[in-house]
Amino acid sequence: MSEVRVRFAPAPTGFMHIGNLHTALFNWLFARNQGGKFVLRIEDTDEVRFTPEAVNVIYEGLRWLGLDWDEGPDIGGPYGPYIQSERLELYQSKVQELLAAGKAYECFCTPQELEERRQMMRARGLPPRYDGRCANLTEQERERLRAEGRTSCIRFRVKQTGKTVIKDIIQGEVVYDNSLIADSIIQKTSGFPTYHLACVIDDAAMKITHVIRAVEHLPNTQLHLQLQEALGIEPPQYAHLPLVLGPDRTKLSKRHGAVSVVEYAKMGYLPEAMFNFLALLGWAPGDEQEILPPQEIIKRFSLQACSASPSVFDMQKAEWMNGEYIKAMAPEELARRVLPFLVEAGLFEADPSPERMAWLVRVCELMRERVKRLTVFTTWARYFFTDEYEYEQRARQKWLNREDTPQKLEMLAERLQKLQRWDAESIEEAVRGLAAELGVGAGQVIHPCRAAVTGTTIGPSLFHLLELLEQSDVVSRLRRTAALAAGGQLRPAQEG
RNA sequence: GGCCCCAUAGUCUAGUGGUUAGGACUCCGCUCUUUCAAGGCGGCAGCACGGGUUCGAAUCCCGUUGGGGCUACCA
Repeated sequence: MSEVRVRFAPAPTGFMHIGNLHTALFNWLFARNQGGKFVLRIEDTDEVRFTPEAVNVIYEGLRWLGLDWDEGPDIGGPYGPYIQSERLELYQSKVQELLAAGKAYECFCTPQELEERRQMMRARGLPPRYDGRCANLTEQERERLRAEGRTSCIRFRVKQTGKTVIKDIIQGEVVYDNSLIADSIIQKTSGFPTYHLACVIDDAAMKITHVIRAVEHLPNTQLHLQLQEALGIEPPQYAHLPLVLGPDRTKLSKRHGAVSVVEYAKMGYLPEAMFNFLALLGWAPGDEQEILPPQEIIKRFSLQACSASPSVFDMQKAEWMNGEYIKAMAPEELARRVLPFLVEAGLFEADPSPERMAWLVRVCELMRERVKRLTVFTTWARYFFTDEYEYEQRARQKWLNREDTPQKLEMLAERLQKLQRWDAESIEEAVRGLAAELGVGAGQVIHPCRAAVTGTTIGPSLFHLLELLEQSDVVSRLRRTAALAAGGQLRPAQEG
């Protein structure tokens, strides 16, 4: 049994969404499960769309998720180059073979003409297929067209009789009627191959054993199988993955608002959570476990267990899973992940001292069980890092707008200022002491205090939170808030 | 329009002829707590529809409906 070789073959469009990454992940999982090779190939045969930075977008996306490739443009390999625009001679030589064998022919129709004819066929209720106009031109006719200054592309002469059967690991047996396809362009006027040709040639040249790609390519497989036959290529095994759909249940795409992979990183998603989440889209481990380490996923993965039905990417569940990973993460590690977000927001120094880092670890330890995304540290929990925070509506409504609040805050400030020891225990004692003295429940002091010092009504244990802030800072926040409240500046904003 | 794929709650899924149809997210209660967007407990909600096959169908077959994909000198 030969070694399993799969490939991820994206077009460098400068955009990589969850669906693309999902396909890459499943290829990678299969390769790792089988102890095979995962090849990265760049399909830049669309010169019009190509952008050089786009290849980096692909690298970044794969690396972010933790998918390493065994062969690729940057690291080479035995079957390179791995960028299609650098393999033009190969494709062209194969086209020559097909031409010589009469399996392909020159087509002189212009894109405009083709479009017009398609329109006409559509108008007449006919399927808009190529009509074969140039299929049987004589050499004289071709000469005449060239003399007119016409340029040509190359079409593959498709077999229009019989049926093509695709044996797909995921989709099962799919049968297409050959009479339904028309001669397809395999080489553009520019000399570039089309996707179909390049893909078929490269998969063979790179010894790809399993083509795992999105189901949108399933109909193309009919052509690919014919191309392989004409080229004398043994077809690989096919596995067409169901599409990952957007919330509107249509194919993810840039224009309908699909989010690029890097955006998820910016939104505070952990790659390991996304890895786990994406693996569970169209594949299930079989038992009821959902949080699985990568090794476990690799071990259990199989194409046979992949579903053929499409799935909707559910952000809420992704967020939940992200939270699970954050909760399970060591505080030190969490601190390392959070740091770039804080630096970016100007809330922390880029090169913190060990003491500062240790402090950040404590913040993470306190926060991690209620954090779903890393960005909360720069939003809900920014009070740890700066005095500049907003007083939220709820905090104003419930506590800051009350008559007795300024006085309470002042009293608390005074007590806290006098504390000899600044730790959670002492703080708690002072807070509860004040409540007892005022003859109110502890909550009547705790809540206004939280509202004043953090601007919110929610968060971790107040005493442990205060402990992590500077004593003088807490005191000044209390006084500042007391003054603002007394001045009537913390009234709730008007609704609507 | 034609061809193909898909169909278990709002979402992700388990299930391969006999189950009280299981789990997860969301949502809703209750509970703990100084708060919840944290924890614990509980609940709502599903086999798209119609025909077959069978002693028996979520499961097999056909049709309908719905959704999606392809139908490019894009991939």
